[in-house]
Amino acid sequence: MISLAGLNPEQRLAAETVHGPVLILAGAGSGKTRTITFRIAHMLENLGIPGSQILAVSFTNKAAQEMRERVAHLVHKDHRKGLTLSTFHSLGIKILKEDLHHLGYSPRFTIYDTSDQMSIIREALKNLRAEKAYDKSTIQSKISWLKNKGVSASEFKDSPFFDPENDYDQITEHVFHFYQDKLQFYNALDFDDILFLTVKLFKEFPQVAEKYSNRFRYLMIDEYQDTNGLQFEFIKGLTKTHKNICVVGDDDQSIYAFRGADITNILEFEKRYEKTTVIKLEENYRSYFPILHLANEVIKENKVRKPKTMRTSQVGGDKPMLLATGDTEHEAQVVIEEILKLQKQNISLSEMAILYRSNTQIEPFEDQLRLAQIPYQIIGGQKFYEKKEIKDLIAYLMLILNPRDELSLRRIINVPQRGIGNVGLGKLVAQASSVKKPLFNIVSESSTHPELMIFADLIKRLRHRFNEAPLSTVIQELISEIGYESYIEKSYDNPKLALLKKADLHHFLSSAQRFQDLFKHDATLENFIEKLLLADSQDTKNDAEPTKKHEVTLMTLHSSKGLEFDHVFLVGMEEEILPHKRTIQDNTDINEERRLCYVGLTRARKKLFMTYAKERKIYGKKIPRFPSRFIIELTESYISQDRTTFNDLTPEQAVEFKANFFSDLMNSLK
DNA sequence: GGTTATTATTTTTTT
DNA sequence: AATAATAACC
Repeated sequence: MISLAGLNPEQRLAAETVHGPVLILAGAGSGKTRTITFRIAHMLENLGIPGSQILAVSFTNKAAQEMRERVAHLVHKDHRKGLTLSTFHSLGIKILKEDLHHLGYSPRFTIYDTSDQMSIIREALKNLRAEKAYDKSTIQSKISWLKNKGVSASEFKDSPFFDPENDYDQITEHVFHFYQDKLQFYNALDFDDILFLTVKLFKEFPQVAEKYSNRFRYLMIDEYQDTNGLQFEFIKGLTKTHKNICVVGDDDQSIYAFRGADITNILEFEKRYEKTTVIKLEENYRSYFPILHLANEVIKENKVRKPKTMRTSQVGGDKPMLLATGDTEHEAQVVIEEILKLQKQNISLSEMAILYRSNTQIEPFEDQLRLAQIPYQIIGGQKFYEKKEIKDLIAYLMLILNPRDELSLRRIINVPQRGIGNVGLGKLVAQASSVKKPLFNIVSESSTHPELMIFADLIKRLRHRFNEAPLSTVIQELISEIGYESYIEKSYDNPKLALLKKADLHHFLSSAQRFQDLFKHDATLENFIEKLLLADSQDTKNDAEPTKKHEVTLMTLHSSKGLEFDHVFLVGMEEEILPHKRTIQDNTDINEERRLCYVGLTRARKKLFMTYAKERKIYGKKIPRFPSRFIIELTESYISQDRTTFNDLTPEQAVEFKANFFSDLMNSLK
């Protein structure tokens, strides 16, 4: 028996209301994850609902993993068997692998990322002789946007989103068709297709939707404010045969509109599902009062929101600080001073985070942390698999899995060199398309080119090897058979760089090793690649190294959603950073920036520092900067300090004094 | 036609 | 500041 006595009355109601639609409006720090975890535990242990009937969808893999661990803590192993905790994308893939054949794809599909999308669009534009005149990424985002609105290539022209007067719409129409045909021919999906095709499958084959709806009798969707129209259709399919759907979200934390998140999903939920039980969690268990107070003041200014005020019982605590600093280097130094001070009070680095609006702000912080020899960990940024060498290897692996994956084949056909240049490849591609056969067939039959036959044989041979031997063993075989290490040595004049690249290969290998240790007989090549491609910003860059403790965490405000830290540094609290320049210029919804600010502020439990630089180098020019409009008027809610001045010193002298103080402080720690 | 000098342009957030 | 695009040059 699981006791729900540890929950407050609202949380408890949320955990106990298991049947019918439930909307939980859970403010920041209101014990949302705890509530969901207990709700699942209650269903499993107290109501005897089998785990296989319960599905909880969260926003990131990390969140799903955390929930898994917390449920494991509460519920006996036998009782949580078959429980599905997943993200939309990995759930979509699971469904597609089982049922995509209905739509004429093979289940061995490849997933293409944005750079793959770009190269198909480039090709399409080339064919239309319009390469120069149009911007690839504009077209890419339009296609993505359309898919997230549920519009296919053939529907675009007759949709309300098509403007015949608009050149871009005209060209996008052509490219969209070309792009989608290619993807289907390559047996490949892009990120949006994962959701788009699942929804299409549900609509065209209602029995498939019913199958899953019957399988998952109890649904829970976390971070519901960040779902888009397509995801709503997805949910609709899953609730075809019942209405046991519980969504959890906070309209104040909606920060993914740029990616198609549709706030009406949460605002209209009660209209779409009749007899919804609405539960509000307004008690904040995370932050000390002064932090929450500032956050409330900031978000209050948003006019379009469900009005609410978070309460806290965490009395005491210091007012947040706003620190004015000189340039960006000085901003980083000031943050590190504070980190060192906290460290002297025996506070662990793992309880500190530096949050920023955009990845471009990282550099000075990274430099200064290195200088001060403070261990740190950057979440997000360039993903591990996006590195050139790793992408090459993955291309080999994807080709091994899916011989129709032409993009991967073209990427690696001459890597390492096999004496086939652009011209030779072009001939093969032309030949393939004239006989309407996959390129790989042409390559493996091209008796004129012995090296290509050897290559094709290798691919075929390794395909079998992956069924016989462990993942990392075969990947190692692949690397040595193609001579990839010596290829790297040849490609980089700089031996240090070559060494670094080779280290990446070893990271890749040990990450495969770790994967197979973790998943045992489920550690198939297919699952491994899927995991790599669906890695999200909260996944650590390479999971070969388990997350170390005692590191400062650096990440964007977007990545920080759902996390919390005792001590938070919200840096770059400036106009044109937060709110971002682009949002001001484009006159788009500035409220989303304000919500982003709110998310950042509410990550802090005990202490909150905000910093801004008075001067920032932009495109090589020094530009004067001003504090963010979001906090400028709220002077009662925080303490302002100008760190560029000190006692009677001039700002210049003060900067020098600070520099000395900083180095003294560091010396004293040695 | 291919190399070099000059000038324009750039950075949002991500599954 | 760094890089891509364009112009000027041989």
